[in-house]
Amino acid sequence: MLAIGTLAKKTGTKVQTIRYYEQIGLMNTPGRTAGGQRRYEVDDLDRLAFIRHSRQLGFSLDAIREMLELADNPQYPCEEVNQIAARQLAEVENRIDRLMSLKTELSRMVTQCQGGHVADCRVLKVLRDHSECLTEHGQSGQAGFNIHPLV
Amino acid sequence: MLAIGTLAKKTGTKVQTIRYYEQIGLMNTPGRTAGGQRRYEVDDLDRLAFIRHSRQLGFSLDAIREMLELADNPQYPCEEVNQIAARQLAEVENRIDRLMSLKTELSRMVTQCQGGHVADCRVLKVLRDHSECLTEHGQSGQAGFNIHPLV
DNA sequence: CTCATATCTCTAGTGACTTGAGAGTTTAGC
DNA sequence: GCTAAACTCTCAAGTCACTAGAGATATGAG
Repeated sequence: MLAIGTLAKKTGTKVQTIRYYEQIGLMNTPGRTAGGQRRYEVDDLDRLAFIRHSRQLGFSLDAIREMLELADNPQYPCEEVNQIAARQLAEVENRIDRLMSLKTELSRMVTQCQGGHVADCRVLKVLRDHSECLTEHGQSGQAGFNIHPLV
Repeated sequence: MLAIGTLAKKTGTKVQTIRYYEQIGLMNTPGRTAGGQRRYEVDDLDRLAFIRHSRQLGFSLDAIREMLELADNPQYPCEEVNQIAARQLAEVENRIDRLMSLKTELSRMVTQCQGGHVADCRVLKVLRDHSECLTEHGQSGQAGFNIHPLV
């Protein structure tokens, strides 16, 4: 008997996102009030918590869908779920490595720029000229690694 | 006198991406051959290299646009560029922290799941039940941090 | 001149949502 | 019971940074 907003609050999800999950078949279609509003069971809360938590861990919706399917059929071997998690772990480690390199480089850039004009700004120099770069970005444009906007 | 494919190869960019950058006004509109093909100068190569390198460091296209504008006016103070980079650095650090938490949890999940069926798989339990989670994800759903798909 | 390769434009698709408009529903207080 | 605020509904479109594909045209080496 939970309204969508309650579900949203309890899981830190936006209402629209929950409807989106329903739309793409990740969440089951809930019951409705006479007036047409969604009303959820505690099971739905669990499922959404699972989804959100998995998302926070970096799983894609496809991976989550896969895991939910496995979870819905408890006779499946644990092995498969574990493989998904292991694959995920490797990716996380990879991503951490890359970010550490970026951090090194950005720190260096930021600390070296003390006042002055853009004309002789270290940040721009480093960005303009790859050779000033300490870290390697050899495999640029490779599949599987998306560049994510931060600023 | 560089064709778009050459530019693409030299910077590790896809041809379509270069045209996209032109379309959104990040790259200048290049000259054309009689037959209508784009021909670039070395300046364009530099600019593209700057863009790609910045992207690899995680700057958004908007931030890059901002920096390019500053760079085009060398009398501006360096301070602004530096602030962009500093902001970027903070984000990278934040992201690393989060990923480290994920790594901890995933490692724990993976090592604790040894065979058996999904019914008693730790991975699913941990993902379903936030309380089993060692790390904190209190500020879930917050703006400014996108969850990125890995699997 | 031929022909493989490169390039052209244009449209649509990706993932994981987010935003907004405009209308209807529920609920708390009186 | 009534009203007003808060919540919810559907549907469409927008976001970011590309990526993919179709079908037509251009270029350059031999």
